[in-house]
Amino acid sequence: MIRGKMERMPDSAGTPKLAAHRVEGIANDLHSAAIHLLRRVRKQDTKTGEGPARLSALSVLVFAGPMTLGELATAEQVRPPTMTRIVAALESRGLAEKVRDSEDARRVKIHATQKGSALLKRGRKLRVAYLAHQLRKLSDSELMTLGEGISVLERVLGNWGRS
Amino acid sequence: MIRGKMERMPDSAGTPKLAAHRVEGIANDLHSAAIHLLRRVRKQDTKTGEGPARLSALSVLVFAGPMTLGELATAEQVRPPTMTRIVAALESRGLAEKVRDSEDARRVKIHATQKGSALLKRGRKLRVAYLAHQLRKLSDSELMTLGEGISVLERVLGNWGRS
DNA sequence: CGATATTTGTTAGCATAGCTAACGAATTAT
DNA sequence: ATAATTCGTTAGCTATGCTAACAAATATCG
Repeated sequence: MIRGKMERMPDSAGTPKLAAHRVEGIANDLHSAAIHLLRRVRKQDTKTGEGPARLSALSVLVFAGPMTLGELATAEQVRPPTMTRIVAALESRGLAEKVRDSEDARRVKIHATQKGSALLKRGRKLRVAYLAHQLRKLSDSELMTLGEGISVLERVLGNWGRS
Repeated sequence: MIRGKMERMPDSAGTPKLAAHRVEGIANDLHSAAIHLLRRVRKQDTKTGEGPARLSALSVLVFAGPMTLGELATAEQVRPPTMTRIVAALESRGLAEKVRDSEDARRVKIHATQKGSALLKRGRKLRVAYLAHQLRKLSDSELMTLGEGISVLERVLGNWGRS
């Protein structure tokens, strides 16, 4: 959806602000685009032989490093019993390992194994390569525009929930 | 991730093209941002009382109009037996209806009911409002940049798989 | 026309992934 | 020391994905 010129509403301090309905429109388009994008790249995951929950948990372990089961559950927005089962499945496949914490015997630290890390990176590469293939149809200037938009989005994600 | 100036590699026809590794980098960042964005807005869905597969199928019915079970399964990238069950659940809750096709008695056309349409739109509003709330922290120029990036992304999605 | 093939959706049965409730073990607080 | 809290697991439910096998309707072909 291509939008027209900026529409501004001055506030009491004189700082121009885009009209609220435009922000909602951008939010709606962004939401819709993200859904359709992921729906498409996700299909590549079947080639890894692992389900989405396992791949997602593994990616946290690989990119953020070892952590306890509870931390991993929080990171994945999942309840502890769910993560217990996901970790058990990863362990049975040799993709992750549980290590007891010597400080606190209740805690269990989860590590990705070499095999797990390799599998995750292979899967990630499939998704990204597929997406990159589609992006190569864009002109240089379109790619620059897209890249700048992503930079803004990364700032939004970094400040999510603050203030 | 903020990228520097354009990096170009002339091809044999003289058309400048961004280096391949930059395209991969943009694809990677876009992929990652989309994952984190949806993971966050998704939490709003619990307020609707329906699961993700039902909400997703319902959104196709609401925004694309009535269609057969097979078409809906294809749109949702799901096998027919899975969609049979999702539609049965939507029907039992009064969110969708099955109508037999008078032309071809094998076909079953699925319609969203008023109640289904209302529920879907309520849920969608929750997601988008939550996202819009985060976007309001951006400056006008950042919002413009983001909007332009989304327009490019929508073009990519529109041409997906072509050529 | 009638036998066969294809298409459409369902049923059955399995695996994965989410939840809450209830619990056991370890640690911390009183 | 006892009580409260924390961390993870077990049990058991629901939801969502799949393949295989099937029934019914339609299409095709001899």
